[in-house]
Amino acid sequence: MQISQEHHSASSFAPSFAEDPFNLFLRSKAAGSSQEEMLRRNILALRRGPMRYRRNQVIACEGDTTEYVFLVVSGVVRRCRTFRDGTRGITAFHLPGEMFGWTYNAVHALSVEAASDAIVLFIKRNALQASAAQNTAMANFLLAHTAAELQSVQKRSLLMGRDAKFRLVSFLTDLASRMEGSSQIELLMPHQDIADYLGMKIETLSRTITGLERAGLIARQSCRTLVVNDSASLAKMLN
Amino acid sequence: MQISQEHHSASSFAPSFAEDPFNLFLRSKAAGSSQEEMLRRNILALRRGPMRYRRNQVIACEGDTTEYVFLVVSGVVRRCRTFRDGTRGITAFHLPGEMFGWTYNAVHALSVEAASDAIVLFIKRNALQASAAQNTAMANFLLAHTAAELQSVQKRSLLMGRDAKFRLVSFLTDLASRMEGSSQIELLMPHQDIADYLGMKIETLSRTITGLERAGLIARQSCRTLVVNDSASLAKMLN
DNA sequence: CGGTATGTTGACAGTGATCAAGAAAGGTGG
DNA sequence: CCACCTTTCTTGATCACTGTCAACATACCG
Repeated sequence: MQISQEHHSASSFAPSFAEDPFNLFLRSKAAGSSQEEMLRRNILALRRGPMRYRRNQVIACEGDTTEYVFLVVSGVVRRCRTFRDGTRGITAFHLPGEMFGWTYNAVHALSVEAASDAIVLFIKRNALQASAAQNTAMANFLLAHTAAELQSVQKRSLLMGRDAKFRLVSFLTDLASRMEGSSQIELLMPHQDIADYLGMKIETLSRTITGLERAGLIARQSCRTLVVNDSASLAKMLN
Repeated sequence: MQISQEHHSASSFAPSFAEDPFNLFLRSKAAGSSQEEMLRRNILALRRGPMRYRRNQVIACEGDTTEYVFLVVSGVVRRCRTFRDGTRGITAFHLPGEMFGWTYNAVHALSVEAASDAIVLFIKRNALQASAAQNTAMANFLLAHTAAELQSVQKRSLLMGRDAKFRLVSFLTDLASRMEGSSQIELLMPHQDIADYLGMKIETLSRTITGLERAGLIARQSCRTLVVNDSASLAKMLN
């Protein structure tokens, strides 16, 4: 893991700070009890950072010791693995307010990288673990969090067996729901990242988007901004 | 969920009972501390069953309330979901000694079915949850268990992006390691289940096996028993 | 000993990958 | 602000892998 404070000119970078990391994390995951809020404060008390990263910078490398758990403040973070043949797989994108990287393994199985310019908080894993060992509420908080992540990965592993159109629609609706968006979907990461996440090539991704557009389900406002025209039909495709 | 004690003639069914569920669960997951053993005993104290199921019987249905967590005593259990178009996806196979189904959701997202004749124990979810709320050790035990499952599903979701040969080899080596087998791999479930798990058609599965056989990497002893001839080459294919 | 369920193989079709070219977007320096 | 360059995205033509349809083989069961 490399923690190196870097300075950027960062014109499009500054707005990120408008959001207070505390509030972001406290707010995330739908309100919750006051006890849960206390736990989130406990977790944030253990933080290091925030650290800034530019797109494509490595936050933690596959094989690094698992010293920290991560909390996204702004931007998008990807978890990925590159195979010998050069193929890359992305298992997840993490948005602001999301915590990830909890494990009992000594080393990371996946790299953690900035998919866009991003700001990330670090939380000492063994501090969390020590807290969980003493504090039942903290252990249960982590348990609930891990169970939720497990469920979303299970859902994803089912998706990966299906065709390109299905996978794309699923990705778009998921992204839209996580970003509380209107009918407008901002793709915050390059097509290459989305393609690697969905297990297809960027050409196929592009063509599949074009297909949905021709079918009148979505429209391209720009290549990074899509507009949903027929959310009912999209939803119906998913099951 | 249907818990109906059924009677079978069960000639090939009897041997399952040779294994004591207590010992199976206690033994599983690599020894562990004496405290961990105590936790496992606590969990087993909450059990219902054992229940017997014949191949393809439904143990819990997608949409059922999540009253129970499951523990496989003998046989193989699959977790799956069938889509509107008739396609079926299998997210996991569970072998004897494995516990699964922990969640905070009110209903199961996946069906649980017997992939072979199987014996399963049931554990009241809210009893476990109550125990975890009071007992830090129990909460941490469940946390560790869930984190391990998360990791294996993440690994799987990376696999699904790759080609049929890669997925098959990965499945075979994984199965071999989980069954502490020699070079002989027993496929305990029908090809259809394996194909659905790997996101391919049974014809493709069959052809891919034949491909590995022609390459001299494995041999077919019977259609349910494979022998690994060149484990080094197989391992090398995986990365 | 038939009958059903399961597994194997072949021929062909379709989806998505590959190779290649061009278009659009973003960043930099003049 | 524009020209230029690089990166990212789109589209077309072709190819490979996997799916589909069909026939046959094998195992399992009563």
